[in-house]
Amino acid sequence: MRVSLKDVAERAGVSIKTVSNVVNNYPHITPTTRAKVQRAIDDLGYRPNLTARHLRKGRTGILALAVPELGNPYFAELAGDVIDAAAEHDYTVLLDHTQGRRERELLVTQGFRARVIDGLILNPLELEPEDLAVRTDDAPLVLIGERRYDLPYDHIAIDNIAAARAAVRHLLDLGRRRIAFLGARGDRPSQPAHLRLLGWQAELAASGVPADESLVAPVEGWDRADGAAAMAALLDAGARPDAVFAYNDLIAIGAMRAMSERGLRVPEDIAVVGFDDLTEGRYGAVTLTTVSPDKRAIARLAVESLVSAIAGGRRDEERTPRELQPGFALVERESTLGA
Amino acid sequence: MRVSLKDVAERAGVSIKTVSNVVNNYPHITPTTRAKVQRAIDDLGYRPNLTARHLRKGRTGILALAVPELGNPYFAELAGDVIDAAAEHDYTVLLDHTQGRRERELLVTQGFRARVIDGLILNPLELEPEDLAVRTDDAPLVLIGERRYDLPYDHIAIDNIAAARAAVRHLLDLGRRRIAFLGARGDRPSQPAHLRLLGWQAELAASGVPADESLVAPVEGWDRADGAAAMAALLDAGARPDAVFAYNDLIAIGAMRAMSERGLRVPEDIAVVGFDDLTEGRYGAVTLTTVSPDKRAIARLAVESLVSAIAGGRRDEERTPRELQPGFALVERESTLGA
DNA sequence: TCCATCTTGTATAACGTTGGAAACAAGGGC
DNA sequence: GCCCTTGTTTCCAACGTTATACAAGATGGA
Repeated sequence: MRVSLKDVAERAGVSIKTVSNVVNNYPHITPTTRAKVQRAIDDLGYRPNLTARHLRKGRTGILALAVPELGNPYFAELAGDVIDAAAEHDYTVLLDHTQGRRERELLVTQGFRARVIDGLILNPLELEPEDLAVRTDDAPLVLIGERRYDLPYDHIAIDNIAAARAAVRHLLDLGRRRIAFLGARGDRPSQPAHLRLLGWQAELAASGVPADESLVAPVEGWDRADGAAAMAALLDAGARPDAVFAYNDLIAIGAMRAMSERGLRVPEDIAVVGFDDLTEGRYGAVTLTTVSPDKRAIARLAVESLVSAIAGGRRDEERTPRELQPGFALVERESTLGA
Repeated sequence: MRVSLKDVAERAGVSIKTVSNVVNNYPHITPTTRAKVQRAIDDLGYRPNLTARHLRKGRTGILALAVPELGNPYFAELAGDVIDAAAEHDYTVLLDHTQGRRERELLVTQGFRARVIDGLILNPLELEPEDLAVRTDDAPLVLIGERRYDLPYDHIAIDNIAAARAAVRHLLDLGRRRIAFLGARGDRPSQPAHLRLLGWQAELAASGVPADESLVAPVEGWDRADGAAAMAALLDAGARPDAVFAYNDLIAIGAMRAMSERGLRVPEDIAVVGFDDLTEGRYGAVTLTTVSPDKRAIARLAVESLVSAIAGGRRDEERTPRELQPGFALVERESTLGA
């Protein structure tokens, strides 16, 4: 049986509002009254009904986080960090995954959870700027991830181009010259938003190394199997890379598996650098050199941005969108060891 | 500006309830009225306020899932499946992680999200039966995971003893006799609920192979690092296993890393079987033989159990708790290849 | 002693929705 | 032409909470 303020009020012999005042630590209450009410609360085991409170207050205390795929450890770890960051602001997190499908991403931004969340953190993959431009839901939105949209929403992501350049630089410093890029988008190879590919091109150009397009391998998806398939295709096509820069760690791990099946050694024959710094990359037979984004900072910034937007109650048009860039680090491990 | 039923009603020139009826597909409405109202809804971009609806209906449409750690891919993948299963029943999922700490698990069961969720799926690690016995929150609860509590809550888990026995059987069939168990609880080595250890003992006993307690290695936690440390400790102590059955895949992966650092070959020197069937296990230099629980089924059963408990509105005492056992399969890969 | 002020508690009205009962038309049988 | 049925719409109350406005009681100064 649920017990409400009314029940407590009857038992304590005071009004409903007085009980509410006690619950909310309203200042002007005599110790006597407070004790009496508290007693009734304890006796009955009263717990506030958040739904009602939220209806009244207009906020729910719930944030939504929508990532492409929880099966990808990067997003799972990020989700954990977001939950922790949200908890610090007394928010809880509703989690959803879009499977990187445009219609699901669209659904999420249009607020199919309408009115039950106070704000949304979204990591889009396929969503187009025009999809976001027509957004009607009024819950604040914060974007995370590689893609940039010139829209009035805060965006949190590391400097992907700089990070990619650092990875390629590292491979160049090892003396490698035929550096493959694993993880171009098959459908839109020249996707301008593909910052990591741009970084690869930029760093090669800066070093005077020709960017051999035959070393750019498209992928179907972003998982290990896709990396293995892409690497196999690259090798079958006769490309002879001496290094691989993969879009993410999963692709790198899949690629290393494909290499080992063909008897290629890492890093002797092919050095490998990934992206994301998954724990998984630290425990393979060959540990993986990778770009390590500051996930904790990404989570924290996203939550803070959202919380302040909610508190401010500003509407999208009135906001000056911010581009927030947490740090990253290149973590060197066995897959690029030695010269 | 938020638009409510009232705004729509005014614009359409009908009563609030009529608009509500249209929104909820109430049968007795003339096409004319419906069209008129629909028009107003579209014009104003009305979206129902779920908080208010839920207050009125007494349900929120939100389920909570509390797992130990999202960084563990098993739980991340399971969470994804739960989200999908919940979506089929029009529920969304609030996710939390307890970090396997008793007080956080306790907090979750006591409903610190009071009244905002309709039900809870919990995977406890440290929680004791007496913690659950004094639970006061009245939201339905479903338990998943290895531990069993004799309490009036549905419990969903594969037959851990049978699964462990199958894994050990497989190793015995390969001719291995010194089979280590990696993943005993350091603090409570004889924990009776540690079903996988019991399975290890049972299968060895059934085959007349002595269960050498020096081959049982405790772990600090359940991640890769813990597996690596446990394996290192085992080897340093002079144990010479010819096979390892690990509590889970992460521990197995960590153990394999420790072996490779010592020049031990898998499966030639030591065969390895894990538990969970993580995707990660399919992409190492040596792919991992593992017990594969039917995660999809676990998620489905947990959600169905919860949804029916919510719909039934039965109180805990009145329910006959069920023990549901989804299937599992032993997936053989390279880590136990050959004889 | 009296009024002004401060403190403490209460009554009422929302927040946005839906369930149930009541009201209102329109159509059919007598 | 009247009543009854059927179908459609409206009215009212309620879910549990908090904000606002106000009343009552206590305190203090002149």
